[in-house]
Amino acid sequence: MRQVADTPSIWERPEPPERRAPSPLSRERIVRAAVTLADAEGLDAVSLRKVAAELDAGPMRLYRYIGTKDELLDLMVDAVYAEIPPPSGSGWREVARSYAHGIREAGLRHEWLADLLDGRPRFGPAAVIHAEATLTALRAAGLREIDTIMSTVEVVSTYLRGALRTEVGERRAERASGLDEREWQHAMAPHLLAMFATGDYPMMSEAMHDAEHRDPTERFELGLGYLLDGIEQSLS
Amino acid sequence: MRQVADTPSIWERPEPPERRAPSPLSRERIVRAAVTLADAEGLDAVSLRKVAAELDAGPMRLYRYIGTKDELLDLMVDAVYAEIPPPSGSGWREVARSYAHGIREAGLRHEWLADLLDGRPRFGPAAVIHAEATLTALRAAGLREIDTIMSTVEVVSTYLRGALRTEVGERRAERASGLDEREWQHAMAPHLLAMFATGDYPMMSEAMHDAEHRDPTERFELGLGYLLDGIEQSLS
DNA sequence: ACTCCCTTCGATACGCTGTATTGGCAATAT
DNA sequence: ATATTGCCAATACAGCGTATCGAAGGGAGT
Repeated sequence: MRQVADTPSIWERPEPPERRAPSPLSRERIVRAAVTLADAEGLDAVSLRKVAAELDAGPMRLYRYIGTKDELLDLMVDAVYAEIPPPSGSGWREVARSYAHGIREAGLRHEWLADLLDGRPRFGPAAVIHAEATLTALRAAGLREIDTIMSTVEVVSTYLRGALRTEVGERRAERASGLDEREWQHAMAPHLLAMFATGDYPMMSEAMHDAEHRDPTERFELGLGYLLDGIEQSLS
Repeated sequence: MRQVADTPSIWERPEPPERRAPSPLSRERIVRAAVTLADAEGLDAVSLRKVAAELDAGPMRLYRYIGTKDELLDLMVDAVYAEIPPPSGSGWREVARSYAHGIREAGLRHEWLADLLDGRPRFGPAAVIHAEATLTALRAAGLREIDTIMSTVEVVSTYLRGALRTEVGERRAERASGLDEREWQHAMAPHLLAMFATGDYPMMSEAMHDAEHRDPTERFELGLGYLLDGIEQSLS
């Protein structure tokens, strides 16, 4: 009955003790440095070399604390989960909103998060604590059955992650071009106008000219509201 | 009234003509090779060197057809849009479902798509055609106002992209470990059981043991249903 | 107290990436 | 026939993750 994985995951492997005390390195310090770097310069800037340099160490030194770069990324995600307050609220809708907002805000604080949240749940310690708190709050707020609770979380989290990627993607594009969305549409104008001039795309034209321009938060809230309405309807 | 961007985007730049005929390279052939490679070995395997090698060319030769690797990725996305059938259906719900399914299936056929769909709409020719068809079909199916139509598309697409990432992420993890989800949970067992043994995570335990196991398509459908119900409710 | 060993660190190195640069060649224009 | 243009391949550079390895150092055994 072999259950132990061939290589134990980062969550199981204990942090190696410090022997001498020349420079007090630790997993936590490494992760903090990586997060800071990612916040400041983007995920692409997080290289083992740069993280190590930030800590006055050679790149290879990090390999005593992390097994691989991917593990470092996992640890970064868990570090963000540790920042997110447990969802709260009196009704289940409030709790679900609180859950969504907590993660969304973390994702806007750390724009690289959306790139690392690929769906499969992370079982880092902070993520587990956050998940437990979420489920508990939902039950306490009135959702009885575990299936209902799980469906709600899954669906909200799915929408959430999509929205986060949209939003972060827009921010990045804006920053890259120094233009906000309206300006960016104008920059695209030569190409788009040419298409629209053909008259082949009347709906796109109408959308671009007449559609209401909602800010990201409004859009997020709107979709989340639809989702919760749909779930509520399924409860009765 | 300067509207022309400093560097014209790939959509505007004409494909260079072939002069001599030593090896008939073209933007389309390059993109096809890249897509094939990405399908077979993942997006990380798409390097200009490998794509070029596939076409019996040196890496730098590609730069006559694409300005940068990112442009190649944009072209790949547009190539996928070209595969997606225009949404159809008699009611707007059907059309919305058709829209979602079309993109979802493309995303499952080309698992790298989810990584490139970051939110900001791509204005490649195929993407524009697909978008126009989507909006048109929704109006024809009964949604009158452009704002309603746009909100519906935005919200569904947001959910869709989140779901696609989840699903693709799971597939990748399974393939990487050779385990399906249930087995994977068992592989995680040492770590998870240790956590659960503390009794600190009763909800997580319950979820893992008692919650219904839905397959990805069911889950997708469930969430999409909630969303459409919520939208429908807002129409009245 | 001395020696041995085992751990850990830094340096080096490999194979890979995207792409800037450069030099030569071949086809076209005069 | 000559001048010019434009393209392609080769080379080069800076960066990446990480495998390997020699040296150094502290802890343990005698």
